[in-house]
Amino acid sequence: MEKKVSIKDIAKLLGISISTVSFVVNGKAKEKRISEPLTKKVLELVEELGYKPDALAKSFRTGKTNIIGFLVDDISEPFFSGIARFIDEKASQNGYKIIYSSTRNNKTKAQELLQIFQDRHVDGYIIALPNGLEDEVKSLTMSRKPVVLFDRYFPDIKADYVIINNHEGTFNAVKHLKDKGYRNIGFITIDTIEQQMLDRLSGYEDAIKSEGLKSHVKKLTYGPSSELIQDVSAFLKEEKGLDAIICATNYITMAGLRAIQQLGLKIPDDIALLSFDDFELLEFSAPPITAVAQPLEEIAENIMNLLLKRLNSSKSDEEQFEVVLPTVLNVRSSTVVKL
Amino acid sequence: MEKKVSIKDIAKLLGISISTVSFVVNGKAKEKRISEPLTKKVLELVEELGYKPDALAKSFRTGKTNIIGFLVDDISEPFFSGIARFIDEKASQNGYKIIYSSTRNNKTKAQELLQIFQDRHVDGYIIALPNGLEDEVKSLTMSRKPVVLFDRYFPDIKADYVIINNHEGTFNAVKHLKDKGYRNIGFITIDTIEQQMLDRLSGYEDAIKSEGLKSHVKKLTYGPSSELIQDVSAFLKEEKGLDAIICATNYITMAGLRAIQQLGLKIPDDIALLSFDDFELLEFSAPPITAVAQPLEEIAENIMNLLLKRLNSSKSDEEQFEVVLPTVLNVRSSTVVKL
DNA sequence: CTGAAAGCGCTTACAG
DNA sequence: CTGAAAGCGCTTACAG
Repeated sequence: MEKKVSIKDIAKLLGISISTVSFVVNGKAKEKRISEPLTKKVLELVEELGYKPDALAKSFRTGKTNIIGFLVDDISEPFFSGIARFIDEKASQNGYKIIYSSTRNNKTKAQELLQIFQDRHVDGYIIALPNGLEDEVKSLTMSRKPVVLFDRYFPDIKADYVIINNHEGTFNAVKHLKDKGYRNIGFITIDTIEQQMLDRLSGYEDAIKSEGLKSHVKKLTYGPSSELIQDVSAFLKEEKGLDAIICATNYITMAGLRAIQQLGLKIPDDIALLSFDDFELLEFSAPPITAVAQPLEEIAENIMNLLLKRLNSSKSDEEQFEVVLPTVLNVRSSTVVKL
Repeated sequence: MEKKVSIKDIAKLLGISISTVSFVVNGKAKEKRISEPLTKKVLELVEELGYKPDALAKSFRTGKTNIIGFLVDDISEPFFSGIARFIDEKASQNGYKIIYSSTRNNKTKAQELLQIFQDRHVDGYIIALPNGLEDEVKSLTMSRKPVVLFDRYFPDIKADYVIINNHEGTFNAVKHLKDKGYRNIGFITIDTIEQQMLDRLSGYEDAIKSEGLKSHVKKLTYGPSSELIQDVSAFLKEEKGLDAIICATNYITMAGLRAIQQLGLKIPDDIALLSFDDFELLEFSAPPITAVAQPLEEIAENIMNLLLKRLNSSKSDEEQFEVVLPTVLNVRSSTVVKL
């Protein structure tokens, strides 16, 4: 291990000042009107010695860490880890790295984690707003660090958002089922005020209305999966006439699958099943389950593009960006033609 | 936003030197023999003004970033994202943060990523050794930064390891199947020299021998899943007598499920299925699939404990630690009694 | 028991 | 066109 070469070494070897080296290395040779030959000499020596500016010193001096904080409920959830992967790729390409944390539905912990990000001088934040953290995130958006929110929409917080078109997602799901011959389409969601869930519900109801069908909605109370399964079972038994159901989130789909299994029903012969949110299990299920998919890579790309734009613009733009991405309906055998 | 208070502010307000403040803040008051009353005064003012040492300045000065680099094939794989979650929790508790990257099976990229970690002065590394990166990681272990490897074992690299007992995992799987009445147990693996796969194979073969059964091994060539499915199909057709198969990795299990489905076989009546590596899908499959599970939290915990031990011991211990954790067999209906 | 000072490796206004 | 110097906020040997 040779010792790390510093800007001083370069300057000394060439008999010039460190300012000059710094300018050249940072590509400001032209701007600072350093002569061509000197610039070249510096660059050659830099190359030869493999000099790299020390990231720590630079961060300390400039206050920029090139680190972005990524805060979600649980990094091990497929949706979030998928986003994490793409975000890292895009960030790495642009010289940034991601530090992440999972709030695990714990408000105090979430506050601490946000504080840690601040203490570490992250340059920006990517957050799927955790429950109860509205105030903290709101005040964060007031600070000078860019914040991009995704997944959850919260009208009170003015910030950059990347979300999907939930309304359209369920709307199209209903239309798909209608096209395939289903007439009694149920919708199972969770009793909540989260905006994305409300949008999914209204997408369902608008489609039901415009297709001239009858609405069958079940709002579950969030709880352990055994209870969810029971509640779905009860709903299916009550509403005998249903020939299709749409489950509004991945865990409701899980409960739905279990309930259908327990009741001894066949998909899609007895009942069709459609999931909001797509994940590997659905593709390998027997039969494979039709799902409304969120475009992970596009979401990640849009998040990073927004963030990079903010990071690179000195003046804090007042304009607020909201990117709404379309969902994709992955049609599989759980919703084949019913005739 | 008030301006950040620095160590200077504290010192000036109290009319003392910054050295004294620094010592007190870093808990060296006793050691440096600062008087009780002064120590108390300092701590009170620190509390009152909410002074926190600037992490950046500290890192710059000490060379310690309290950041750990986490390098895996793909952070969005359930196994790795699960580890990522637990590692972050443990790390955060100890004042460390994780930056991660996915190598995505790309050697050049992996080298770059390792370089980025170095440039950013991470304090330590957690790595699931990517293919072809043996030399780089080897030389990394020679450096003074602690490195903990996990998941993959590579005998040539002397480092701290946290791995699971693969041999025992398949050994017990075979015994379980024998107990349940299966006699013609096949093993489907991949043709590779990766140590963990070899261990799984030898675990199978040792158990087959000790149980007095006949060995049926298929080594697939790694390729797109459609090919894997075909090859598994072919194997099942060839070996008509099989009443159970063990799939050596999660993606082979996927291929196995598909192949069994395509051949119109019933689990477990026609054939029992057992997966090495457990994941959500298996639990929700119809029927649920028995699996050898890797204890995620324990793995993460052991990784962090090893790393923290290294980080806190000044002298670089020559001793090398290898933690081998037992697997857990999650018995489900895919391997019920055959009578 | 406490303080004055060097220095970590950079960037950047200022001077010439 | 180039250099001397301040300073970012800390830690830590050294001095008294």
